[in-house]
Amino acid sequence: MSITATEISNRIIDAVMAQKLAPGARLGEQQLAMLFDCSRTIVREALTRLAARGIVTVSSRRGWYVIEPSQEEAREAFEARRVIEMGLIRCTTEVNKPAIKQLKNHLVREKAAVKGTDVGLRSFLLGDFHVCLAECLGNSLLADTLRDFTARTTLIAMLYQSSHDAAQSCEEHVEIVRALEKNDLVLAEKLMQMHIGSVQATLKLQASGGDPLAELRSALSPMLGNPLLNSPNKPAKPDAAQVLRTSLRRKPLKNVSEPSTYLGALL
Amino acid sequence: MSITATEISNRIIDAVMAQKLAPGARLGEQQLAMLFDCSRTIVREALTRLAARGIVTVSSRRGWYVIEPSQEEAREAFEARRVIEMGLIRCTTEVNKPAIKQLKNHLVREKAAVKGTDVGLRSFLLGDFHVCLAECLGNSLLADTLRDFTARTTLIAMLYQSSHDAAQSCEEHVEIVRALEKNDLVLAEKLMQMHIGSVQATLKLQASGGDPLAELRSALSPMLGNPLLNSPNKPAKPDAAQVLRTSLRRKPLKNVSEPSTYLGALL
DNA sequence: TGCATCAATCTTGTATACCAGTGGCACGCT
DNA sequence: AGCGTGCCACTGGTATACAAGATTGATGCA
Repeated sequence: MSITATEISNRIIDAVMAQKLAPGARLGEQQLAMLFDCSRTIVREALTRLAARGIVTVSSRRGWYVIEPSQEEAREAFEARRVIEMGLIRCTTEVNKPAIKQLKNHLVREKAAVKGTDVGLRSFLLGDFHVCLAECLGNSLLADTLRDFTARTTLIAMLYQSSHDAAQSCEEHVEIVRALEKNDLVLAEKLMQMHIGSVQATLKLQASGGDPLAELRSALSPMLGNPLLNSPNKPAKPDAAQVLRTSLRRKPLKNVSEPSTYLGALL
Repeated sequence: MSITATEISNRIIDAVMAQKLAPGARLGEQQLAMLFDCSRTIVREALTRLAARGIVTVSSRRGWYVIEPSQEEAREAFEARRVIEMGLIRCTTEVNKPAIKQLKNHLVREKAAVKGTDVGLRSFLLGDFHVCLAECLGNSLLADTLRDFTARTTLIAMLYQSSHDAAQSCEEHVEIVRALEKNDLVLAEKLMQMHIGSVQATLKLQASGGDPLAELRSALSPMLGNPLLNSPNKPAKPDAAQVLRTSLRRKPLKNVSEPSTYLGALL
């Protein structure tokens, strides 16, 4: 039995949630086909599906890329998550025992990941908590939607260099589950709002006041040297995500025997 | 310029929202390819995208079909809409003038359609109101999501023979917009909840009490004759949607010159 | 008559061949 | 050296050929 398009798209989504695929990462049909040892047809189907879910885009005859959400799209994504997750809690009357158990089970894994060294797993679980919550509240349709939106906000966090701390996030999850267990839904909703808000708040968004070059200007300002021209919120040095992104974006060298190396994130 | 996969999927979504494609309707690749005068590749891409959006499913080597949501899926879809639409209103602080104007503009078209004879257009506009609302409240991401969910509930309404009245629905929309215009968001949210609830309430769901044959039993009970075996909520006669569905499901005759006739709903 | 088996046909699944746009690189001109 | 131009390699876009499962209807046997 060969690999299916579903598996490929799941892998890609998971890689995004694990921050192993950064915004703008290139997903060449041929490369993926070689990586998964199948024809371009299958890869294409997977990518098409992901495009419909808003995770990747295709630039005509140039390639498939992981989305790079604009500031406006970032706002909408966070608002969407807030609407859904808060609304879901609000529309809940009570959380049954098995659901609480499953959530707690998830938290155990989360805590372990936060202590551990696998940054990818940590990021994945922190995002998956929200999907898990929707499932536990009995709506798999919203859970699926939330998976896409969470992947989206993960990308946004990478793109806008969120500095939100994993341990803090995990702790907030714990408190939300605690509130749900006590059936204090009002508190749970409030905590969820604060949780999503605190992630959103750490984004380094620049208010481009009518200057269409603002983004470019700050991005291209010199890293060292003349402090007069420096943007006040430039990173002192490229962080891990930045390094990852550039490495993923690098154009493959010609005549290499293993071009799939560049997609190692998917394995 | 030939037709694109996007166009085809939009046509199909629109046809669903216009109740021109019933749940279970067959969407043969070959038929669609002939209808739109393109290759199966394009059709396949469109259907793949729609499958990712949860509007159609593919049964391996049998064909593509418009989804037939289960009762559980119906519940989830309505809950999802309630969560999103109410949450969206709740997260709104004020509705700006152009938005109100656009909503009112929509209502004008809705009223005209309710008075008119084009049942398809009427159904489409009644559903599109909710998409329009999300757009006007400034979240196109949720608007897109809502489009899929609304198409879903339209299918559910067809499948479970909703008897909700178009005129009443339209009137409820008017009141919601009125509340938004007065900036009475609490009222608007309440009205929205009642509106979605009233549509959901008219569904003819049968509580299958552990009997897996319940659905078949009631569906296959004799239409006329022995009243002892009749289901109490069977329709006196097949309604329009029912007729449409069976006609769409009918297997194409062999050697007909125009098989695309069966997909006339898309034109 | 009833049932099992088989063949024809229809439909999707997959791979591949070929087409066409894009971008980069090198060459040659000024 | 700087700049413009044209060629070439690479990438996705599309159509098509062929494979293989599913269904249906026919056929022959008990």
